Amino acid sequence: MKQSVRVRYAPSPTGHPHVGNIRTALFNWLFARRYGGSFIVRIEDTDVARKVKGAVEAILSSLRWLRLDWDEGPEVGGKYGPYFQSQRLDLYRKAAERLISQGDAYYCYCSPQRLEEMRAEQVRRKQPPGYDRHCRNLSQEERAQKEAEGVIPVVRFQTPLEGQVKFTDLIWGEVVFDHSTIDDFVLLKSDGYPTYHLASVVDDHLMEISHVLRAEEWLSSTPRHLLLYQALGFEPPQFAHLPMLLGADRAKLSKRHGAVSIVEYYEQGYLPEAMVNFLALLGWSLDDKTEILSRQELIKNFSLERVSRTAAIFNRDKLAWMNGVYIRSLTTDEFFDAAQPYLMTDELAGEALISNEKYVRALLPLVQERARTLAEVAELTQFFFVGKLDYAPDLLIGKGMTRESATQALKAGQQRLRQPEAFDAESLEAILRPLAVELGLKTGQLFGTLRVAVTGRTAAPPLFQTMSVLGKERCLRRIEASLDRLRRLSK
RNA sequence: GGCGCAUUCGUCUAGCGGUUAGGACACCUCCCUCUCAAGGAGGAGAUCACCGGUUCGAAUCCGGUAUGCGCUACCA
Repeated sequence: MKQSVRVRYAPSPTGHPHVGNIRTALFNWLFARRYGGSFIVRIEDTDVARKVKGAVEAILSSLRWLRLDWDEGPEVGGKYGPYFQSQRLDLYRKAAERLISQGDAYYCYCSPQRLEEMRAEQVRRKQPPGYDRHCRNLSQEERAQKEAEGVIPVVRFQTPLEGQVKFTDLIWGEVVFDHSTIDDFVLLKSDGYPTYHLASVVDDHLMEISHVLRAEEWLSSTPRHLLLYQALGFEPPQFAHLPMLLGADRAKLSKRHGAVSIVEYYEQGYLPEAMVNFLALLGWSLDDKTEILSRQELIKNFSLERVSRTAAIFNRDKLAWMNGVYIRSLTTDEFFDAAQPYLMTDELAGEALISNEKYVRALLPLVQERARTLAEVAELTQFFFVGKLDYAPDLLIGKGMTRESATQALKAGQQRLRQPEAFDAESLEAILRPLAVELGLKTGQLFGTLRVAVTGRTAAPPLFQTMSVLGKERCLRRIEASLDRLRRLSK
């Protein structure tokens, strides 16, 4: 590496950052951390029309959530600032002017309508679309004429007509483009804002970016950028184009694929570490078997050589599985801390959290290995919080049982549970297991009936632990209620 | 239409001239077991897009075809 590593994540604040975007940020961050370089965030707010309020904050908070800390950029500053392109307009304008005076760029007065018609005609005649260089050789008089008419021009790059541009992408290898396939693209828009092409080249140079890691969709634009570097006399950075992220239908990831905004993953209760791990594996791999990698391991092992060239489909199932792995790896305290904000959004769970945190802390471990997301914890634990259970009475009658045997089992259980002082899981098991034998029931039948009586569900955490957490009072009350239900069922 | 790139189980991927083509998710079976999870053991699933070459030998190298994706904006 010729110099120190400086990479940037340069999002455009046009909405919530989606997972593909964040994956790009992650790879940049990993690359910077791996080589002890700097990770820079630069906001590319050059499209006034598409700018969305709150987008910058959404981007930054997503980075914070995933703990992708930046060394320079919004909030933290840095000596290459400002880090908002809208505050650097002068720089781009000067660069554009320099290109014009050098003869590498020119003013174009074509109206949007003319351009549109031109394109329609090109498409109709099945010709490659592109600017027809109408204004490339305007005379002094013609220009003055347009200016007098009050037409505000754009600045276009004067692409060499012949030759080719060649470069080596760190991921794709050598790539070649003929100049003839590149039209005279716009550098400066009529509103005075630069296009991405100009702005990113100027800024990457000024900010001394060493490597540009960006999505593959930019690969075809790279020749234009190289042409600009050359015309401006800047040394270009190294390029590495990351494979795209696709939806299940193999189309470019977009809104209609659902849950593409990284914010939604936070809301659904994915752990940042799981998200980082999963995203890192989209287009990168360590070897033929390692799937679970900590942040430190990711940093230690990340390399561009192991980035793949094929687009990847975002596989939600696998993310959910991985999130479960990370949830299970949490300590009980960590799990409580992580789940708390999600429980607070649930009415009953939230109340319990406030009035009886100890109870919540006791019940949470029972669902920790059953939850795949934090958001589903409230649902999994709901029966711990409700006053009155609601379920179909016939659930109480297990396989091979009758209403009578269920009633008998419930009554006997009620009987026994009144006795003990100790209501811990072990004591409960010591009491209830023999009871099944006495009643001539399989443990599955007795426990199943009790489970429904006490939780209202057929699928729940282990019975004795659950009962122990619920407490004697609540258990007896619920069993009583279940007997009521069975009685009503008979009528 | 032009240019560029890609193509290994449904999905994420390993592989970089010699492998029974490996792993993971999802799916199925069995075990564990009070249910659900988790865990364990298995199974099914890929003629490596296709066609030709090079080679003793090709998923790996070369050419063509097909398909897909990206770019082709005063969007990034």
